Amino acid sequence: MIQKPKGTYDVFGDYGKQIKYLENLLNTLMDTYHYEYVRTPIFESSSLFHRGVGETTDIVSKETYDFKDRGDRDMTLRPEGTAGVVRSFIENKMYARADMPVKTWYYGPMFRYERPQAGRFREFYQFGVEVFGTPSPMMDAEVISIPVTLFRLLGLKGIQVKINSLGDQESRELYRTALLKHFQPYLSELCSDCKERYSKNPLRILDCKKDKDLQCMKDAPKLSDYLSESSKKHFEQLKQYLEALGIDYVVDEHLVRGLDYYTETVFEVEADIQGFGSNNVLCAGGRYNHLVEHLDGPQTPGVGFALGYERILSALEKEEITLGEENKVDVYVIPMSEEFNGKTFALTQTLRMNGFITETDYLGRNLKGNFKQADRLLASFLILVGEDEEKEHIYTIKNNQTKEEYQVDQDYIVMFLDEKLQELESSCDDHCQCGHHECHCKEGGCHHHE
RNA sequence: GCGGUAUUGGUGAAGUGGUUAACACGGCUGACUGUGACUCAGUUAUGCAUCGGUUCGAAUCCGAUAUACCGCCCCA
Repeated sequence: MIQKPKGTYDVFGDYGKQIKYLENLLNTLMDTYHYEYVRTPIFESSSLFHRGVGETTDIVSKETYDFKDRGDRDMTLRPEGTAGVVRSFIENKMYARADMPVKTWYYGPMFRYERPQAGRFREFYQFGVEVFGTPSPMMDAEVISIPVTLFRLLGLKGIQVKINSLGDQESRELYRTALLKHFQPYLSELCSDCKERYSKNPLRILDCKKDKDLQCMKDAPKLSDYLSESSKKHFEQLKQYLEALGIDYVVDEHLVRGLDYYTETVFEVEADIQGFGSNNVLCAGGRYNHLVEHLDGPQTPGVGFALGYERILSALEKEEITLGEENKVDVYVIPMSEEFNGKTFALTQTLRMNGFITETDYLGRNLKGNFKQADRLLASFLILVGEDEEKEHIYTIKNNQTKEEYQVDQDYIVMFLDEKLQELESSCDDHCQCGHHECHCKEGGCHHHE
């Protein structure tokens, strides 16, 4: 049997429903924030990522899916969303638009050649936003508020926002030099990973779990001491805007991100979930004020974030939150025997044309089997088609919950069902008391657990 | 990229070298040729991830491969 490639997964069944629900929610959420949907290619010239994400980052140096196309061009399956969106911003001259800032959002598959683990795949889906054209910390706060709002809508609890400032390019460079100088004499004490980090990404040394108790770690220079006045001001204003939005946050001095392009604000949104390990970072992002010019566009500030579907969905699973509605069928049409298949099929079509979610028997099941199937599909009503119906044009409609039966003339079936289904729905609304905005009440109660 | 654990029908699984791979759930059919969710009776894998080896004999032991999961690195 041919298996799926390592680190990929198929979407179907309940998972498909959840994805569909999540994407619908993202669509409405981004509409209300008034963001513009963009879609960029799944593969790009390799050089875009090498320059955009950074040559020394792990993502580019050892995790990209690279290939040569038939024209001998170097291509890479996108490992993240920002580089492509920035390229598109420049190539389509969005910087010349009058309606600045340009606020964009995207979702789609990303690819990284990694060792798969739970909630971590080689092909994975990200949702993200990128905003161009304003250096205002107000926009940083808006961008941070998006995942926070999303998680609240989804019902995720225990969310924590972590923020930090890397400062502008200059202060970041100064700090980097200071760090290198500080750790130089202690290099032999550091763990092997940190020795690696020393040459590749010294900021990450501070984040090391193994070496965190070493004296030289405690004495290390602080990033905040190297921030310029304007960076400090930016960061302070960001905090004020977050407070204005009622978003709780903590400042984490050790929060640096792995991608080279970040300046000023960086942030992560974490969920406090047992046994989730490093996967509890559900969302991460920050400001990139030089990426556009770095990719040959005009100097344009930007800020954005990305979050992974898989982590969100597995976080929801751990919290026992079920997304999406049951695939409830309104009407299940049953032929009493095979000779009525035509009539049954025609009635099915008529009902579908009138907007009812309608199913019927395709397997020639017996009556008992059809009743069972109707239950599996959560059918609200059953219609039986047999000799009497054909002769008298009066159909038997059965409420599948109360088992009540009605004899309805064929001309009134649509009207009858409309009325009955409306009754069902309104009686359901009365019972739902969870107060959740997105909640759809179904039999068996509310889908959003308290 | 490094280290570790696992892989038996549609599902949950028992089974650690010896005749037809247990049990349960689910599916289908019939008893019940116009009304089901109870009951009963049938039926449901040419098969123990794949390939190779050891053996008279392998789901069981060994090796390789594949995939999943766990820890690290990194990241969403």
